[in-house]
Amino acid sequence: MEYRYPYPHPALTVDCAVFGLDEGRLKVLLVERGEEPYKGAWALPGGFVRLDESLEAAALRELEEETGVRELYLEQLGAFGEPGRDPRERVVTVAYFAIVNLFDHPARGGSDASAAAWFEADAPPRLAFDHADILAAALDRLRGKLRREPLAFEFLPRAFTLTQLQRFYETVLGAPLDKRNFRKKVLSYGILEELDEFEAGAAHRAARLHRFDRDAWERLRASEGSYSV
Amino acid sequence: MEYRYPYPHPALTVDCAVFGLDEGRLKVLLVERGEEPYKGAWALPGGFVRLDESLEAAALRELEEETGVRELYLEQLGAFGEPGRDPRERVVTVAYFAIVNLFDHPARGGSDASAAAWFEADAPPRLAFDHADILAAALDRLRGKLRREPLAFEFLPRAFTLTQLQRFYETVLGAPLDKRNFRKKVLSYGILEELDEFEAGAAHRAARLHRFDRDAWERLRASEGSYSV
DNA sequence: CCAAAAGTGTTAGAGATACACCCATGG
DNA sequence: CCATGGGTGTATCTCTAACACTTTTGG
Repeated sequence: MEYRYPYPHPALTVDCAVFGLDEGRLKVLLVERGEEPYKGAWALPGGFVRLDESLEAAALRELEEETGVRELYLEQLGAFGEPGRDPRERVVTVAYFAIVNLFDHPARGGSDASAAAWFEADAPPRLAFDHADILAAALDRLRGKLRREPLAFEFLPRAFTLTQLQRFYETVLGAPLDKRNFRKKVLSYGILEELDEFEAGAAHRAARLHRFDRDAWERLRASEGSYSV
Repeated sequence: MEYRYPYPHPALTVDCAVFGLDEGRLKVLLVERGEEPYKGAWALPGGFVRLDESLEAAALRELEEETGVRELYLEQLGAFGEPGRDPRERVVTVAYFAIVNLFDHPARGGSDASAAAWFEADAPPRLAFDHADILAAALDRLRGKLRREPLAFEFLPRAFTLTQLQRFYETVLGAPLDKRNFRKKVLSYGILEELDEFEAGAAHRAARLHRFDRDAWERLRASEGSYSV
């Protein structure tokens, strides 16, 4: 491919809003920029797209390079391309929205040389470029999807208690839920498998552990079933 | 702005899936390509983004240039950027999803020199590039949003009968609706204004006309109210 | 035995669904 | 007067929301 269309070619990046649950709080993963512009500022992890890789592949590559994160839920959020969002030249970014499971893949502050850290998703530091807008859009999307799709299980350990699940929804959606109604509803979908294992080391009655049954969810969604918290 | 980041710069386009209601059918607006690649094939209207205009402005400009369409509902669908989606060079496109009101702005087959035409949204001709994928994604989005947001009024004339509204939903969602329940529900939101005008020239009892009250909808949505068909 | 969280059912109300007939108009 | 679509109400059912006490365990 040598041909180039006779039109301006902007730079193209991907940026990822990566969410995780840490100490019961919703966190977002940020990196400290090592280069101008915005050197030293916190930003969403991301970088330039190579010509031979898909947008999603670029997002995964950048995430692994900058933060060591490998297995995650990833979905495109949209393109952000206001002229002037980068002071140097026109840069259009394709934003992704991601979830890492910090139980399976414990947080590491960063990898390689770059500094990466987890921040409260609702109270991030001042961000480079228009990343505050992107983060806000990602949070909106996250909250919207959580209500209607079983994304919560991307955040939780493979085996979890119903109380853990409830706390998660309460934290992220910011509203208390009724314990009995919550359990009734969430069990009614038949997408949770009751394990014969119990919470360990609690100073009170041990709670039964459950596992998300992805096949059951696929069957449910295939039969037009819905999920809603 | 002279600086260019030392990374590859792909070409950037916008493409629009423009929907409209014509003769009671959901249609999509396509243009015939006058240039290679895919010369002569049908494609979503779109084109290259200028360096000094926003993505949305580019979408609006291309729509007006290619099809004469000016007033419309426009929302970003997402970026499509598989390597190889354009045979000549790497081209990333930002897809938009749009609705034109063909009652207010009657269909014109095209403007200027380019040939534009409306096709059945569910049975489009073979499309250039990956435009079939984009159209499919846009249709999914349209059907999803129609159920939960009052987008139907973007398609209908300013003053419409409840039967027209019901037919629209039935056509687009592909399922019959109960007349009494439909009316009860749609009126219950309080976002329709009953006019003192009636359908003209029908060979039967004339139906009362209604108008979408956007302010009432804004108030409803501000108070956490929902809309669902 | 005390503190802490787990676990469990019932009732009332709201919203969704199913369903059939008379009315007004134009031709 | 007839054909065509306009317009209306009720009964049932399902889903949601409110609500409090007993059980288990570890310390």
